[in-house]
Amino acid sequence: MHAELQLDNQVCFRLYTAARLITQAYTPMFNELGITYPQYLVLMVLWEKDNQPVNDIARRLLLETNTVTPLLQRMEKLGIVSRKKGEQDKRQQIVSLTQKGRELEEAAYAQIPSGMNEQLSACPLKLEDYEHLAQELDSIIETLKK
Amino acid sequence: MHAELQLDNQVCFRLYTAARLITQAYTPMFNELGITYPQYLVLMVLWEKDNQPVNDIARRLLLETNTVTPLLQRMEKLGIVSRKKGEQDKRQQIVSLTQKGRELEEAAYAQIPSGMNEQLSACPLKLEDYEHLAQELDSIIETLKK
DNA sequence: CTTGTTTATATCGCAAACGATTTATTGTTA
DNA sequence: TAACAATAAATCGTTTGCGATATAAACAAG
Repeated sequence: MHAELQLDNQVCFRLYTAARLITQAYTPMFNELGITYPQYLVLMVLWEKDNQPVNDIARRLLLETNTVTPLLQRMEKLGIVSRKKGEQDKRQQIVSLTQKGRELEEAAYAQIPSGMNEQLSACPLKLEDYEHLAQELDSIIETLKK
Repeated sequence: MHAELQLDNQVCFRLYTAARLITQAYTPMFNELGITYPQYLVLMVLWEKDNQPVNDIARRLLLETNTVTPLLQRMEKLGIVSRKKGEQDKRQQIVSLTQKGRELEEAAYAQIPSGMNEQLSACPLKLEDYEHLAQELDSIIETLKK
């Protein structure tokens, strides 16, 4: 019986579980908007700066293009983004928000942050704990990303 | 431009990313053992206590049986667990380690914890930071699990 | 006892993730 | 400029994760 191999001693398992439960907590809110959590992440990238090639979006989210491309294809089918071939570099696909995609920003602003706060209202963590958590996660992310 | 909707302000995105990068860091080690991270989680549950029904394993991992059942079917095909119908309760499937599944414990003990330490050796977090992180994640998990 | 309800798994379909490979375009260099 | 290397996306196959549903066994009432 190796203590290192026990679930309760694993930060990694907690990370894996917390991430899943957060996504689950988001899900009903995203259902109302007709999107998913990863689609929301793409939208946040585009709300910050519109008309980006697939690669830039993928890099921002630390995802591979083979994850992002199908994601964008589904989002295009939903009518929230459009894609057109790059003019300077014809290998690129430039992804842009549609009117519907832009409108989702206000709807998300009205629902998502407050909804998540509500879900976590029973959580004893304080603002400074979340900031601390964010810093620790950033250390791990910075270390592991290539 | 709503600050709440910016990626950099999202603890949730960090959680999602850190969990993914941790899994990626594990992957080459698990490849050598011929398993995956979720399969490793199941093994940890069984190493702790063998011969458990699907439900107990799922509850321990905070997963649904519709995730765990196919996982176990793949693990059975790999020859690391076996399943047999419960004797008292014939609805249950009792999951047991095979010889091969038991042997994986030593191999995992020799490779996984040290391998993960190595991957994270460049990470500035100290032992107490990881403990703190674990506590914060537990708060979130406790709040969000049903 | 039998009818209805809960419980334990399993099945199905879809969206992610991601390794591996492919295709088209651009860049480089001999 | 012709051949080769690097880059941007896309495609393919597999494993997860999960909502919804199905199936079988156990349980509870009437």
